[in-house]
Amino acid sequence: MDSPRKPEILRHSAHLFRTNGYIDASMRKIAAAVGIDSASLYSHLKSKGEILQTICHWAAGKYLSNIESVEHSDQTPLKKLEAIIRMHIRMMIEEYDRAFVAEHEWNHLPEPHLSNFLNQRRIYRRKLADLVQDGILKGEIKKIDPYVAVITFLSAIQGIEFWQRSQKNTSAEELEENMVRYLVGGLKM
Amino acid sequence: MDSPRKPEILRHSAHLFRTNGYIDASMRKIAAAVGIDSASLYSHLKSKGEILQTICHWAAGKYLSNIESVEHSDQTPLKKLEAIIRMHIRMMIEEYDRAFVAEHEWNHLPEPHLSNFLNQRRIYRRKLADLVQDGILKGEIKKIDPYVAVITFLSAIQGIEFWQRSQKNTSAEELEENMVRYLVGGLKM
DNA sequence: CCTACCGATCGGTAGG
DNA sequence: CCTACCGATCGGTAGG
Repeated sequence: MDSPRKPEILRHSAHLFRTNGYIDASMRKIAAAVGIDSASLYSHLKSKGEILQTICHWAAGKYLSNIESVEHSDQTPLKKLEAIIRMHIRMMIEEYDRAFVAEHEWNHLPEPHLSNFLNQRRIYRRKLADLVQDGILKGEIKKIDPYVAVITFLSAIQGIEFWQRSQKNTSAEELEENMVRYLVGGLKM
Repeated sequence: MDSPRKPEILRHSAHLFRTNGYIDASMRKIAAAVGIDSASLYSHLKSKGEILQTICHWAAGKYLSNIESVEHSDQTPLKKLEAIIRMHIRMMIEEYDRAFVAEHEWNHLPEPHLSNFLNQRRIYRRKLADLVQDGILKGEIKKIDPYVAVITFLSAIQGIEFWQRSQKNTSAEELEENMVRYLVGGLKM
């Protein structure tokens, strides 16, 4: 199931999944964007679900590999969290289509990919909550429920969707700095 | 287009729109949940889009009437924002189905409802940004881009979705207090 | 509120 | 990579 045109198909798919939603982005629309007939898509991939799986798996892998590279560094917990928050912000800026789809359309994943994805996500959030807890114990982070803190900043970052849709009076750099000031500042003692 | 069973139909619709998504929540599924045949739905309403419109319009009206009641009180800007943030948190806790649908499925609204909804939302966010700006000028809120601050806390509150899906080890009250501590605390000087 | 049905569109396949 | 097509499902309507 490899093909030189697969990356191109995935790119168009991610864009259509984000703008139309997974269900409204029909294989016929994807094929039209690529410039071939819908039946021809199936010589490059085996199903629509496989496209979604590829996108979600790619994003989840990015997040997991990033946290692993940060987790065992010698930074303080809050600095680690800041690095991770910045990485998520940049994903929403630079890999908008795929980051958005992995966040909003994963529920259409066919099994067993759905269960795998949710498991990975649960583990990932647990690691983040442990970092928050660690920061609280070290007196670096204010007393706050770690899980609530994690879902709060992860969801907050999804708000970049509205910056993407806007006329972007704020630059990407300003956006990142302002959001970090809010989300990291809000964790500090 | 009034009917004694309409509230019941709207309740089931909101629930299915949230869990299945607007498109996957077919009129046949809604009818089955209500306990009638799908054709019979059309004696209570004229289209699927009308259901979505009713839900989105209800939520937008709640938010707008709430901000208007807070806007001209004599509280400080930060206190006003805290009241609004708490109202949004409670909507996600107590009116989860409808709040979620208005936030995630509005893009399927038929025109002219789509344009109306987006206009109302733009005005609402502008009012919130003005409150943030006011707080900055009064030295009560840290220097931060007001629009970025608004999309950050509004999106953060959507993270309550994950609390709703969880086993809820945290009570609704604790959730609200922790989220307020993070989101209001992160705005303070 | 139901039976019966419409045209449109879907994901996917056969066969070349 | 295309032509031609499949069964399933969709939102909605006619007529009672």
